[in-house]
Amino acid sequence: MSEEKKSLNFLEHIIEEDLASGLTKDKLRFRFPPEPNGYLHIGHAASICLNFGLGQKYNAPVNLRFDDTNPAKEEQEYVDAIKKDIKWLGFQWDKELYSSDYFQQLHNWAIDLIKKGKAYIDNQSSEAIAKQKGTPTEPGVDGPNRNRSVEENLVLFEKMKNGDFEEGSHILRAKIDMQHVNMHMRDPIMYRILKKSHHRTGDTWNIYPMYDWTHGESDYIEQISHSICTLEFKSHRELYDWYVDQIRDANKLRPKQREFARRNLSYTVMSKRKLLQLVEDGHVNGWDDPRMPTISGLRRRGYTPEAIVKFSEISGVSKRDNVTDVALLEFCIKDDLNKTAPRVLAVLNPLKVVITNYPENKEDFFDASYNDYVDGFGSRKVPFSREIYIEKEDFREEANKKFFRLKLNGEVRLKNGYIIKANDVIKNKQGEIIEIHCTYDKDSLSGSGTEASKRKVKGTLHWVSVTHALKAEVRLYDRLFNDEAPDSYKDRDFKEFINPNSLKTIEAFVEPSLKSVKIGDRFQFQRLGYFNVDNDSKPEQLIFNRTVSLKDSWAKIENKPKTIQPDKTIEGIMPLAGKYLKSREEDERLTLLAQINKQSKEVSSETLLNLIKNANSNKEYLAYLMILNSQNIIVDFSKNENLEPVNKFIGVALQMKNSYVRFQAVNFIGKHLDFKTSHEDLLKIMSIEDKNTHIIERLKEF
RNA sequence: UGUCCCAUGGUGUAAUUGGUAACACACCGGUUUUUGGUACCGACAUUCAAGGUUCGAGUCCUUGUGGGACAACCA
Repeated sequence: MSEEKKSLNFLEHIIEEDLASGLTKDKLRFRFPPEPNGYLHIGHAASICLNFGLGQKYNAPVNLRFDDTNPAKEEQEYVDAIKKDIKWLGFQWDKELYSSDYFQQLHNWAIDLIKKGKAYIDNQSSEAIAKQKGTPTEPGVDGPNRNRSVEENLVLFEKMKNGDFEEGSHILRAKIDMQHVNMHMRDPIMYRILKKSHHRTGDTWNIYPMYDWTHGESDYIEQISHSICTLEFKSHRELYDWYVDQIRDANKLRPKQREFARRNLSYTVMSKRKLLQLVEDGHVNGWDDPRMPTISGLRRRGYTPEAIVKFSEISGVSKRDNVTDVALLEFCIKDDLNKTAPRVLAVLNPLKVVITNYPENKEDFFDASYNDYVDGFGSRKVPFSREIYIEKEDFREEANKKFFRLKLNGEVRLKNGYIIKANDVIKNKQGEIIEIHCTYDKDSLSGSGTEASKRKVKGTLHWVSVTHALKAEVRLYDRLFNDEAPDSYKDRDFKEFINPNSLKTIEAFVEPSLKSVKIGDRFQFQRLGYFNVDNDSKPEQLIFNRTVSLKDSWAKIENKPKTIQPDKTIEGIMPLAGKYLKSREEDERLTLLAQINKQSKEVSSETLLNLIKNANSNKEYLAYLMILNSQNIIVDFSKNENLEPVNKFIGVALQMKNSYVRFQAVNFIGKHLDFKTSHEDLLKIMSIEDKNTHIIERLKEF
């Protein structure tokens, strides 16, 4: 069959170009180079899928190379975890290698550089060195040790190696150009003294090579054709090339570093440092906590490797900053599990239902397929008896006709079972519903083929038999952070946005067929979501994690704010705001502003308040702020319940990237000084640091 | 005050290298349904701005605007 035409990403374009201009396919070789100082996360998965994906596409080998040049931070534990994660994702590396394998070679090359007068020993303090280095805008100056003789350098380097010097006292630097525009070229450090035991080389070395000196040379040794890393290494490329060129044999391949944007996910953080903080401060229960964006966390949560690989594929790769919606990741796992997970019955929030016309000691076993729509899943028997549990949310005494579930005097089908009708509600002294009395239609058994069994009722509920059900612990997870990009604020700590309710543990009832589940097994709990068996689960104490819930259209219908009527006035303003956002022309903006102000007259404050609560794009924020700012609209701030949403809205707006939005937010506070106090600190910082001069000017006015 | 990178719907990516904006997710509307799931159908952007080159520009040039990276004996 002809291959489906797939568009290439920019890295594949580069490779295709290299291939077209003479590089032969057998020269292609890639590598994945983690530092073993932490656990892999979903961002690394992107890099893994990229490198190994390239390997698969071009049938080229991919090395796994641990970048272990800093013994202070690296441990064997991490090496093992990383290997496990890569294998789990389904990738096979060609060679398992370590930068530390090259310590001797690197050392030899360093001596060559010294001999060529291209490296020297510096024994100044780190402060002095930093000072001489200059800043991105000012050139550096040569230090006093720059012209030390080759002989002396060799002696000193030998002494460094032998451990004759203290940590921090001496370094080996490349001699390049202290005035270079690129900071990394201003005599970068090649070796530092570290009297630490290395997880592989033990105490053999007292000096360790730096990243830049190691990475390019390692790529060269392994003859990696394309060394792919993240964008922040872009400015290291010049140094990478310089180092490789110092030692390179003209007949051998010169590796090529290229950079892509790291993948960010909404509602989480993705740096090892921050993840480590979450673990150490006890906000989560370890690196493999199911709420963590680590590979091990996702695995424990119930994610499949297929879903993660798919996510990486459809996310793509580019050179621009990004925040990918977690909804995309969730889609990938739902899509996978929808095709593979057997469906079973479980009740998370039980309400007892008594079938009054069903004999007390009788039981029935219904045939229940693990998947009604796809063959090959098999089936099991589910027990039915006089008393069952249904979900509390599935019953209401009174409800409108949009509510398809059980209501008093209403009918509903029990999945795989009978149609039942609610006749009575039993309440306790507090007036809470504790039991429902129903009658069942004897002829309506699912699959029995009778007329009654074919009757259509609007709702179908999941349920379990009280006497047969198994108790199980179920862990319900929510996003770890309340904010879309918790680490994007300059002056706020990401931990401020931690969602205090990200884990809810409940006791639930599951159908008896789940008695013999194994750790890691995945199921769909019908109508609820996908769940897997947690590592802590035991046959006598079952524990399930909710991997992801099913799409809940009912919640949407129910929570839909009824007060928002489609408002034509707002609709007219939105495109104007969009144009305003894009316009850079003062006159045009003024015209647009006038139009918006004019139209704002007709917007009711009630509509506006509702919209404010759900605002989530630059355009929306801008439009609502402009409406708020037009003198024609008066929002009722005297009501307390209005204050908080507006305040929150302003708080977010003040920190948005778009300067128009920030300006309008500042402007709003200027007009309504009551709101100033809650944002005082932020405003103070903005009045000094904000990049937009209009904002600073406006801030001076109040 | 420097150098470099980036800019396509709400989000993430495409666009046969200059030929008339595509895919996925999200959202909204609908059909089917013994899961308010799934599946299916439909709606949703003229590509940051201005100018230039061209028969033709998301793509090339210029200027501007906005965002990001770079001053660890970390990687």
